[in-house]
Amino acid sequence: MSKSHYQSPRGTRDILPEEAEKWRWTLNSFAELAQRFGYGQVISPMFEDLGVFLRLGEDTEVVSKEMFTFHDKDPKAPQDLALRPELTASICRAFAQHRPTTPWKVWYEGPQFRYEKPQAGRFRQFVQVGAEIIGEEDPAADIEIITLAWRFYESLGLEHITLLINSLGNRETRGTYNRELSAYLSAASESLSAQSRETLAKNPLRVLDSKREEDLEVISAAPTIQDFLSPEDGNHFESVCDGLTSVGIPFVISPRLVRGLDYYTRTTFEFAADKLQTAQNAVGGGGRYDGLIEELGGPPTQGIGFALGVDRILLACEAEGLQLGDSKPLDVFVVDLTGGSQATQITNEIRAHGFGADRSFGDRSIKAQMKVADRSGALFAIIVGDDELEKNEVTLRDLRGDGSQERVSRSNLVNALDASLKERYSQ
RNA sequence: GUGGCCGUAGCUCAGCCAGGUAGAGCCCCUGUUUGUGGUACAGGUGGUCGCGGGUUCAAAUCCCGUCGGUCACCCCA
Repeated sequence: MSKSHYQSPRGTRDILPEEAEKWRWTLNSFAELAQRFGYGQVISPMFEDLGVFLRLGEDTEVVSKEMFTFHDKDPKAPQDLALRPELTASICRAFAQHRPTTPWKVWYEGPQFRYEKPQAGRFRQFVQVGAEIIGEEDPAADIEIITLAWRFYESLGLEHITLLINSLGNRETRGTYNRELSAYLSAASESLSAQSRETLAKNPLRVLDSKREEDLEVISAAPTIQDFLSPEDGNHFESVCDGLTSVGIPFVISPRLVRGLDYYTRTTFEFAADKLQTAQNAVGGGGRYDGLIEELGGPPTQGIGFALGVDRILLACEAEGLQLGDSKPLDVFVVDLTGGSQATQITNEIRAHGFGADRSFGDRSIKAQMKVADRSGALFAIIVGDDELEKNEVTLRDLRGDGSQERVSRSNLVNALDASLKERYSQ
């Protein structure tokens, strides 16, 4: 432990092959699903002008405390840079920059970075997949976005996800509600925790997120934003709820769901993994945003989207006992007792025919090589010793069944291997 | 940023309270089996006990500091 001088930076980790297999499968699943829903991929930079993210709201913690920022090497550069802490802002920046026709339906995947203290389900580099519909006000867009996220969880086999949904109204209702809530909480501040009193001064909405025991009573009696919605916003929300019901997606209306990013308006939602026994059990979230694109230099444009945390989703899958991935075992492992050049040629030949093949390196005993062959998970071993070489043959041995083996002529190797594999997979 | 718990072999951990030659299981390597893995048995490799300082004849063990990990608050995916 002391010998390995370096380790991955705090809050980051190496995903090793066994785990990476699950990642690859999961990310592919999302990509295929999103494409089937008619979304196209956007690959945006991992860092942006700092200003892009400042538009998210200077008093959100993600912006004020958790960004990795750095200077451009060019002293004349007008802006500092920041690793992206989320992707909606980048997508909106891209929209404002390229002005594609609307509705613009896009999906993305990739790492994001937040300077936080790590804990279960929280990392400094974490991966999200997400989707956005930009330039569409129709509640059907809200419904489709939520459906896409829901079908993704389903496709992984997750069964214990709760969809929480709320409407934050427009900017005006949000402002009105904010004042009302603030007044209510101030009046009751005697019974609030010290931390909540601090939060109250900065952002009353977020007091509703408190998990502290002493706050629960005050919070549960607080006015809810539902009572302040304009008729239009109320109708929009109702349409979204009705639509979700019509496509069979269960949800829980959660009047106190406010979420951390300030840009949300109207529909907001969150997905909680019920089997995740950690503090961080939100595996996804999203909502509508007004004004964000305008802030970034685009025309006034509506948008709705979500981001799902892949790190946490995989934790949730583990908590539900799901086996992810569909990797096939290696077809064959070549054991060469004649020095290694036969293994080089044979693997080259059968790989060229599309089979999966591996071999060992170094001049090792048959016993050692067979051991490696077994560990590789390969279905068959091809053994070449002096005897085979002399007769221009190889030995083809079944590693997963009864260990039977046969002599095969070198020229017929590919056919024999093909036949043996077909037989094995037909069982 | 605040707090709890934990740092001993590649991995999982015992030993620490009552200081006295650094251990187990798994993994890996070798042999039993001179051309055969997966089972069994036998043997072997591998550790400045996170790091620095202090106490002591003697520190993995006691004390102080520090770094790292982990979990929780906060916040969020």
